[in-house]
Order: sequence, then C-alpha cells, then structure tokens
Amino acid sequence: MPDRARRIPEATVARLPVYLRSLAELLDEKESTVSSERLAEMAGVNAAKVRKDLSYLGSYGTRGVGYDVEYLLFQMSRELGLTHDWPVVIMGAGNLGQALANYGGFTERGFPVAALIDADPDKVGRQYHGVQVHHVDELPRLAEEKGIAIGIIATPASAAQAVADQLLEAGIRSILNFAPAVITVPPEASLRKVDLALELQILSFYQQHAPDPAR
Amino acid sequence: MPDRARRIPEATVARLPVYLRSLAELLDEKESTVSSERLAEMAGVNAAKVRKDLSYLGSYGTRGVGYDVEYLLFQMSRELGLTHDWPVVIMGAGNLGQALANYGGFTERGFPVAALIDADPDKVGRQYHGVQVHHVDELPRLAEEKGIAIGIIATPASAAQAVADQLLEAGIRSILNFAPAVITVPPEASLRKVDLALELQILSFYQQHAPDPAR
DNA sequence: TAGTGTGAATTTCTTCACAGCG
DNA sequence: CGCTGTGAAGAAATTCACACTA
Repeated sequence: MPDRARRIPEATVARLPVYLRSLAELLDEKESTVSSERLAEMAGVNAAKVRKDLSYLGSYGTRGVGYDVEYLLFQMSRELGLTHDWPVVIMGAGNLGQALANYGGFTERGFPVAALIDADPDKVGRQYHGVQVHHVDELPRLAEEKGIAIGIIATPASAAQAVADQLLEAGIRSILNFAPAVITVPPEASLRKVDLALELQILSFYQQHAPDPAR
Repeated sequence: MPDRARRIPEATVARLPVYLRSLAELLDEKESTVSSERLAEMAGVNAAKVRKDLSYLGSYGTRGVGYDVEYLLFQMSRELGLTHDWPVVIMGAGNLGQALANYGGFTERGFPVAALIDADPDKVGRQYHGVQVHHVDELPRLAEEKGIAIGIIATPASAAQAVADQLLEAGIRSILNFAPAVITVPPEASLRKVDLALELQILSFYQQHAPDPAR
C-alpha cells in the first residue's frame, strides 16, 4: 500500500485535471511560468486553494516567481498516471454507448476505446466509429489482451450492477457509471458516476429556490 | 432571498435526487413505508446521513415506523421543484448535442428538450429526434416563448464561455456545462459541470496509486 | 519584493450516540 | 420497543495570514 506520508485529499485529486488542462493551455500560449493567482483564475478557484493543492504534489514552485509551466505539467501528468494511455471498454452499445464511442475526446486525452460490449447478438460484430462490438463472454479475454483497466457502464439502469460485477470479475477495477442507478463495488475498486438527469434535478432545486423566481 | 432558517446544505441537495429515485423504485414495488436504513442501502450511503438529510426537508418520518414512501416522494419532488416540467435548450448541435437530444432520459424525467441551438447556418432548420435546430439569434425569443429555464452547453470548449454569456443574456440562469472548459457565471446563476475526460483522469489517478497496480 | 508554502482558524460535511416519540 | 430526529463530536475541506526565500 502506498500509504505515503502525504496522501492527496480526494477533493484535491478531483481538481488536478482542471489544473492540468489550464497548464496545457498555458504551454500552448508559450507561457513559461505561472503564478497561483493566474492558475486559480483559469481553473475557477482561489489562489490559496491552488497553492495548497499543488503543495501535495511537492514543492515545485519558486518563491517570488511562480511555477514552471512545463515542469509542473510533467509532474502532474505523472502523478495522475497520464504518462501512458489507458484503454477503456464501453459496456452497452445502445444510444449512449455509441455516442461515447463516437466521442473523440476520450482517445484524444489518452483513453482509447478498445472495445464495445453488448449482450445483444445482433449488435455483436458491428462497428461504431471504428470500435468493434464484442459479446460479454469476450470481456475477460479482451481485458487481458488489450490491457483494459477502466470500464464505462452505458447500459440501462437495470443491468448496471450486473455489468459492474462482470467488469470486476474481468479484473477491471476502475468504473465510470453513466447508468442512473446506484452500484456498489468493493473498497479496492474505484467508482465515479455521471448522472445527467441528476444534474438537471440539482439545477431545478436551485432554480426553484432562486431569489427572483425567473419564470 | 429565501434565507430560510434551515438552508439545505449543498451536499444534501446533491443527494436528494438519489433518494428520489430510490423512493420511485419503492413505490413501484408497492412498498408503503421505508426505514432510513433501507433507503440508505438503496442510495449507497449510511443511515445517519439519510436521516440528517431528510430532516432538512422537515419531520416527515414516524418514529418506530419509518417514512411513508408516497408522502416523502411528494415532499421531495416539491422541494426539488419537480412538480412541473423544466424545458431545456441544448447549445450546440454537434455530436454531443445531437446525442443529448436523442437521449430520452431528459424528457422522461421532466426536462423536455425544447430546442437545439447552433451557429452553423447549415444545421439551422434541421431536426434531431424531433428537436428543431435554431439560430443563436432566436435564443431570447425561444427562451421567453417556451419558458426555458435551463441551458445545456454542448459546444467545443472554445465557445463555452461565450455561449454561457448568451444564455445569461437570454435570462437563463441555470447551466449544465459539458464542454471541457471552466466557465464563470454571476452569483445569482447556478452552474453544474459534467466533464467526461476529467472523470477518467480521476480514475487514472486512483488506478496509478492502487495497492496492487493491476496492469 | 513578489509569490510560494504552510500552520492555524474557520467552515462544511459526516458520523456518533441517544433522547424522545409513536 | 423500534426508528426517527438531532445535538455534539469528529473529520475533511477551505480559507486566512504571514514567515520565508529565490
């Protein structure tokens, strides 16, 4: 266990990718250094938080100057494990699964879609955006062969837990769940969820409780 | 300002939709009451949290018995502002915008897609899944006429802030941002974000730091 | 001198534990 | 007696404020 002295708080981990994106922009603009203040503005947080967050990675700044963009970008990529690609598998070749396979953003950011999986024999063998649809039974083999470490659940809610179990069974312990269902995984696995309707419902709450109930 | 005595904490608001979904399931199964323990299990949290969260809505439980499923469902819907539909507009009729328009889950949960908006004249006038594409200039009129209160940003990152400003300009103060960019809105507006690649990067971090670095 | 790094203070969120009620 | 509702304790996250140094 890497129980390192300075474990990085969850809230910080969730912000690192935002900083990373900001740094990539700065590199594009040929900026060689950046202050916590500037980075905070770009990331939409405050400067104290940036400094605290970055301090968990190590002392990579220079007092009176700021942070070296390229060096910080490298250190952060390393910490996030983004120095190599992570092939992903998408479970469910329905509307959402197809859309995700079709979405270039994953591959572009180092998460190539290695396979789509569906239980429907009619879909198996097809291709979407160059990604082959396989049967569930192939999952363990594919996971092994293609070194898949992350599974994306894009099935109906009713199938989500079973599909999560199949992923775990195949040795895939990082799961991103798009199905509107609560799924549980053992503590050694990681689970993130994206629930579109839920986000809208949260907005609805604040809309409902807005000072001036516009409309 | 509704500075009511018991403001509901943000963390609680974010969980209410999960409880709501669980309650809907229970209603389906003809369960008339539910304990905090059972609800906690369904929502993937612990019972103390459920009770604390529900207590912000009022004292809707019965000691020794639990919560009346139907009554709690109603009170929660009301609090979340889900007793009526909230028409939404999707900004950007590209891959993602089309996929979202095509995704039935929104309408089904009370967020009908009233319009797609795109700047590209070639796309204006088309329909996707029965949703008409309009030009940006039409936004203020559409917002007014259709009572749109929520805007979904599905444009490239480079356009996201400008599009957010257009939404605010049109009186739409609740925004769900899918573009991989930080956008800022005035304090009276609400903003939620969904960033797919970011979620994968967070998973990558934990994968990287996993006890047994499977693969 | 400008801007980092970080203890300390503050706020927010979670969990505990039990009084109190149906 | 069982389960809610909630003060109080505890943990996590945020913000403050300033010593320190390149």
